[in-house]
Amino acid sequence: MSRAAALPRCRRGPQWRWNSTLHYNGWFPPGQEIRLSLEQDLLEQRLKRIGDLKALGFRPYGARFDFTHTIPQILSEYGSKTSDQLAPRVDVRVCGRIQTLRRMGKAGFAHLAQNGERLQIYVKKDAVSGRDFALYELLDLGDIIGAEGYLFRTRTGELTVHVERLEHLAKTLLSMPEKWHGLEDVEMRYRQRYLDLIANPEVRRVFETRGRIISSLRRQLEQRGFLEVETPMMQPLYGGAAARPFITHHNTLDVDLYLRIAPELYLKRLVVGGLERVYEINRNFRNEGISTQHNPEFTMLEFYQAYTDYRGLMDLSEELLRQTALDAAGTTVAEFEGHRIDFAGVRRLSLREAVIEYWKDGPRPSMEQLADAEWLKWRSTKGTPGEAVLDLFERYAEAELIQPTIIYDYPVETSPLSKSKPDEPGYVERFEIYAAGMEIGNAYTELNDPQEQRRRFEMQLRMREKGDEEAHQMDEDFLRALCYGMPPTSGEGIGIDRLAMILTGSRSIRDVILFPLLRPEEAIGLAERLRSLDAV
RNA sequence: GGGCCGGUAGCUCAGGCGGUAGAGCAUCUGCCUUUUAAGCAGAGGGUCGCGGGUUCGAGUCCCGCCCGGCUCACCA
Repeated sequence: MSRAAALPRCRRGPQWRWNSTLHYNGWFPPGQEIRLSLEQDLLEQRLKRIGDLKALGFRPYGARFDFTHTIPQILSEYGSKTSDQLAPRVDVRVCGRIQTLRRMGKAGFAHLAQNGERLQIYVKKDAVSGRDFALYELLDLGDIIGAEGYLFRTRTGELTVHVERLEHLAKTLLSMPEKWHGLEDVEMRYRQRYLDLIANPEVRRVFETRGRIISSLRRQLEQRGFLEVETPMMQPLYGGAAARPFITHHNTLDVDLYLRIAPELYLKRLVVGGLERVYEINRNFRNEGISTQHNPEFTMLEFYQAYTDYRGLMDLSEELLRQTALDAAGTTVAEFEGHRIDFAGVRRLSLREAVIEYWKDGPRPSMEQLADAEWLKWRSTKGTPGEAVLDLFERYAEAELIQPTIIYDYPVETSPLSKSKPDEPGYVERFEIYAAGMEIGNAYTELNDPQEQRRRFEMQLRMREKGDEEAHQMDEDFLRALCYGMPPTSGEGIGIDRLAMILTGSRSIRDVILFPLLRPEEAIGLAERLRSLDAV
């Protein structure tokens, strides 16, 4: 059993029947005592408590609650006020989830959590009605309640609500993670992210930062006149990247479709149609391995700007990254795996310069050697000189690119959609952005000559025939669009998940994706147990 | 897919060379009207991931499998 199953699995078979009492039906030796699991006991207790709440006239799953402040608002408004400054009394109505509970007989304290912050409340028997005090005595860690009262400071100085009325808003039936260590089990954190969010405040911060990254990019692109669009996720032909796709099926049309590996070819069709600055922030799906840097579905920003080239996008990228870091993290410097990664500026060097600079295998090669097919053959198993140079880059340089770096000018063989350099047909006007040793962006001057695009597709088809499963397919509809004329254009993709990793200091991509793909969990058996307790 | 590490109470974790499973938090009972990892006294709670094997005896040793993490390969 995986540790993620928060509940012990239901025991199946005729000898067991979950109920308020355990029924013995002849499968166990007579007289043998069989104990209920704790979770079962707990469920039963909590469901009984719901009955008690109802008897007091409370709704166990509550109703609308009109609060005067959120907890963060109270903390920012009154967090630094002294006792004297809280007089005359400040009345508040607040709500949140109970995160700590300290009962002391006829009084007690609790912390309510809301929006990632917590506020203490104090419930004293003399200060509330008998009904509300009875409710207080029925509260469990994790319940969601509303409280009305006035602010004061306790003897130890903590800002606290002196409660005069309580409201019950939602009951928790299962026990909360441990209060001191939080939820540590990685698998459970991913599968039951809501528990992770409840128990580990820093997780909320990560996803708040991720949200700010995306809104910052949207705002910056919109300020520059880019239009946000959405293009198909289900595509009859997949393209725009080198990757294996997921396949799905549409019943009525009776066609197989691919989940997109990139939106590129559709966005360029839009540029043909006159949407000169477009962008899309959305999911791509690649049927490849899973690692700390790869999730099968991941979020990309992809944008296209007509009438510029890859040099123009280098400048734009540098500005976008700097401002995104500032908006998301408040500083251009990110702490990642012991490195201080500074997005204030982006270094630029060509792919071949990077191979030379980071060469680790004897004397550094020369530019001439990197252009020499014979020389390359001895140093890489790849089939073409261009692929060999890229191979050398990935082996020697990629992991060394810790500070944000633009690597430019790529071999044509590995870039079927990019425009060639006018003076060097074996290379294309393409760059990738690296940081923390990861590729976080990829951009190029778009190939807009349909004849050349046709030849590139045919080159890819030949690679595919040689067994390269990821080589690009022929896309005639896209070729047709280019035949109507696409302005000189440059486009770029930025991996949002990886950028979020760097800006939040997360070592695994799963820590910046709320629900990363995991193998499905086995049956939990909760419905059956709830059913067995339904009459309680 | 390969290598390494892990899975023990609801949660966080101990369990030396194989000898009938422990702690803290949480839960339950009692006490406690400014506590804060509240406290005090007591109680309950375990198919030790699953299945085989070795053994008089397995949480512990061996084999297979499941789930997860890291890493390599692939990929962005």
